[in-house]
Amino acid sequence: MRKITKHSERMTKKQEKKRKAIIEAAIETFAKKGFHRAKISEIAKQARVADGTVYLYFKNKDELLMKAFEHLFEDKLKSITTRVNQEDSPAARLDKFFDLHIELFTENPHIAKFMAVELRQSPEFYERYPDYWPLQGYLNFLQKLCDDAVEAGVIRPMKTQALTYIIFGTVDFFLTLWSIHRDTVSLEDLKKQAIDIIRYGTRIQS
Amino acid sequence: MRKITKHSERMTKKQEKKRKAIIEAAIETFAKKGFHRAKISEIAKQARVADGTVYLYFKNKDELLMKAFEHLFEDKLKSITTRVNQEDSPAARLDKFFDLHIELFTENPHIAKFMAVELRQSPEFYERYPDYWPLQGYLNFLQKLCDDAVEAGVIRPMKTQALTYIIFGTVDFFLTLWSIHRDTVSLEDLKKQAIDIIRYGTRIQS
DNA sequence: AGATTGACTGAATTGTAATTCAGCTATATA
DNA sequence: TATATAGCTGAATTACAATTCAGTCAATCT
Repeated sequence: MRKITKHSERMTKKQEKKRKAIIEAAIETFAKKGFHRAKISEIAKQARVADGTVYLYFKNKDELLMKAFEHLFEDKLKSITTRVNQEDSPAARLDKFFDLHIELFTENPHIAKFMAVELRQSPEFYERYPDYWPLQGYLNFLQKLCDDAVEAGVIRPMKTQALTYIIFGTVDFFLTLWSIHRDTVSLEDLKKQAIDIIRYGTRIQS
Repeated sequence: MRKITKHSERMTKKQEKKRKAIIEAAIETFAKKGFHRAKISEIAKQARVADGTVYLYFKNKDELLMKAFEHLFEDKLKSITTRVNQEDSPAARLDKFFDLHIELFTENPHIAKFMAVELRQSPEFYERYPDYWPLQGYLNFLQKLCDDAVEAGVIRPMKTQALTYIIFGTVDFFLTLWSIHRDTVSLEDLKKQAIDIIRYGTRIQS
């Protein structure tokens, strides 16, 4: 397969833009159709490139999916971590995390769908790409927030891994339901309840 | 398409058995490969029937997936509800629910994988089959448990919908991680922590 | 301007697997 | 036992879509 940028080794602005267009078209299309029903031709069309061009930028469809996740986490979710870190107390950071995480998905429904659906690939997929688990960094960040909160005495001592999974799992399930049954679920409402329960469940004084 | 049991309108024992064999082969194969990579021919082989036979029992692959979920919920998860209802206090019923739900998946890893991965179909899939949401009955049951617990004064008054989603979402995320990274997650451990946090978070006295 | 080279195009190729269906088999019926 | 029927089979058909690649285009160099 021919590669782009054989000489320069660095992509031009134009190419970066094209690559990004393909990835963003991919996220939208995967979100709408699901990985397997999404056609490369459809992604290419949406990105305004030829089918073949996709293969100049990505080895195959699998890689496109993985790079799309990578892009998401670098581009969008990293900004969450930045903004969370601006809060000055551990408790405020945890709250902020909830807010921003849900805000991101509320404002970009197709990203929510993409995450909810495409994170779950078959066990075989994960076997084929053992290093592929795009959530790890994000979960680590969340767990760090929890650890800090314990350290600071804001929440009672506990194994924070479970708490991390409760928080992420809860939000993930909300978003899954919401992306399937948009109308019958009020995210804002649920969020309040969930924060409340988790806050009660983790605070020092019983 | 020809239909079976044109006259009798009721399946024979033999046919019921064959239908069940196909569904169970489907669950295992979907769990291992994921819906789209699972081949009908593979399912047929595992069920010891011819490829064409699958189509005498199910309209197409989509329907096979949906009926497989239906079967799961009727056959397995119904037994959970029965056993949960044997407990005599609302609090005990909630605890029992956790236990049995996780036990089911620990003892049948392929069911866990199937649930974790195949529940998430693309939005388009859910649009095509608007009545398909196999979890509903199960979520209703769980919410009923929560409502009873509130009613009985075991947990503090709250909108139980959020609690339901927290519980289910948490367990679902545990199982997802566990089915992907079997080794690095101890379900038993996580379960204890999660129950603890949720119990703290919902109890009357603060 | 002409030549060279890297990038792009999209029709053709290729591979895969869902679905069909013409015939076969087992069972029931007369 | 012969005949009819329901159910089953699996090779052939069909549909689909990932990937390739021969040809075109556009930018850069001489």
